[in-house]
Amino acid sequence: MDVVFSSEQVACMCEVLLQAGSMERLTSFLHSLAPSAAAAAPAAALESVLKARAVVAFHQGRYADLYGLLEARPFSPRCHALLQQLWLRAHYAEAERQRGRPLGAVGKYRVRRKFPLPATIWDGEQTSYCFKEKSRHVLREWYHYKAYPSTREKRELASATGLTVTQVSNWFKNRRQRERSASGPDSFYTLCPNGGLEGSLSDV
DNA sequence: GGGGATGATTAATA
DNA sequence: TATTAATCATCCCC
Repeated sequence: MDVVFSSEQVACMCEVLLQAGSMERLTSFLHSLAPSAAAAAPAAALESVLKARAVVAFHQGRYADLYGLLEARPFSPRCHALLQQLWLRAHYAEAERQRGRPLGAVGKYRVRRKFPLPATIWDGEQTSYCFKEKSRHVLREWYHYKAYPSTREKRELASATGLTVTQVSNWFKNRRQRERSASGPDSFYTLCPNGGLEGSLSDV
């Protein structure tokens, strides 16, 4: 006789099998579900099923299905990291198959540029290099105010920017290093009288 | 905890 | 696609 699961139980099974990495069991479990069963489930439960379907599609190399699943509806931020990995790894795999050789760092970078993450698995925040533009703005403003923040200030900056204290320290260190190498003995700034650089350095 | 050198990645441009 | 510049990370030294 058939076993009937509630949508929460189905979601829970998906999560457990995903955690365990048992692809075969996950595949057959998903296969056993009626195609429409998940549709009526609460959003949170539906998300677990869709995530599981995406992982299975990836492992089976059904990349078109994977892309369709990822683009079909927005996912909550807690699964973004995993789904982004699937998106990128699938595109890398396709590019490698097409080229017949593994991609290097630059090749992967080009793939990322060519196939940007869909808004459904991304928070939409603009990033530049690794940091978000908003964080970089906060750090730049602070640097104008003070190039050597204290430990406590670094902690505050870290929580304000969502970065780690080490990243904040590295950022200031790199910024100072660039500033020094850019401003040789004949630099514009050393020649500039009264240090009137650029507008008000205001607040913070 | 900072400086200097340098590696790795990202971004722009030829 | 290759090259170059910008950015972030890491190592070593002080």
